[in-house]
Amino acid sequence: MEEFGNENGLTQDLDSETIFIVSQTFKALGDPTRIRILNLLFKKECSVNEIADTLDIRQSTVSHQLRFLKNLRLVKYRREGTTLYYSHDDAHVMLILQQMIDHACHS
Amino acid sequence: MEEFGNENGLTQDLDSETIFIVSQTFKALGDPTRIRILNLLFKKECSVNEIADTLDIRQSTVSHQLRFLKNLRLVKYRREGTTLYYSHDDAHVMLILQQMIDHACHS
DNA sequence: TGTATATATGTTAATATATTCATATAAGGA
DNA sequence: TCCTTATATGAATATATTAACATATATACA
Repeated sequence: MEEFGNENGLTQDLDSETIFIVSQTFKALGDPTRIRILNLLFKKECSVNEIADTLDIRQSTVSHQLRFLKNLRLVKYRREGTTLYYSHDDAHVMLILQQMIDHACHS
Repeated sequence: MEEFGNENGLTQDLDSETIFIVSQTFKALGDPTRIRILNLLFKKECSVNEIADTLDIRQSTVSHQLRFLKNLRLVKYRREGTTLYYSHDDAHVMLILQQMIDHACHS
């Protein structure tokens, strides 16, 4: 045991609330569109239309997905006039995303 | 930049194949049943029926989900008579799972 | 107040997913 | 070979998800 260390992690039984949060968060990362959005927001803060234009996704789709990510506190925004600038809001999850990307690139 | 380092990770544009692999892998982790199975397999190698009994999930459901995880090379098995013993097969993904569990426990 | 722009929301349709039941396969032993 | 046990598979159903369209809301400004 302890192959990966233990900080109340896999070596312990999981309560249903933890399982729910973990699966919800992974589900958020389990969609190509959301990965592209988060990858963009990793590089820089963006308005909704910037995201839509850059990634060639419809504005309403971007807005729906941003709401999804916002509910999980993975992104946040600030307002400037009528424009909302979104940025990532969970460094740990972004680190996990990067690890998985590295993992995919190396295998 | 470089807040999280860079090993061809988030600071670079992603090709569609990488996005696909990453999203597929996260999708595998984005389901409560699969998280419970992987969490169990982290602790020890298990037969299909052991998994089903321990987690109170039907045998066919476990088998379907194991096939899913097997296709992504997240689990493997060895045969002993009629019994198949499954175990995890991707230490890096297991590490990522544990990180997310820790993250959920601490927030 | 009216108009333009940026974003959010409601609804719908297509597709994907998860689980269940029933059954098939595969291995071992009598 | 027949029977038992362990696992896999196919089909069906219920549910979830995604993206699109149309429209609503909100802010700024003339």
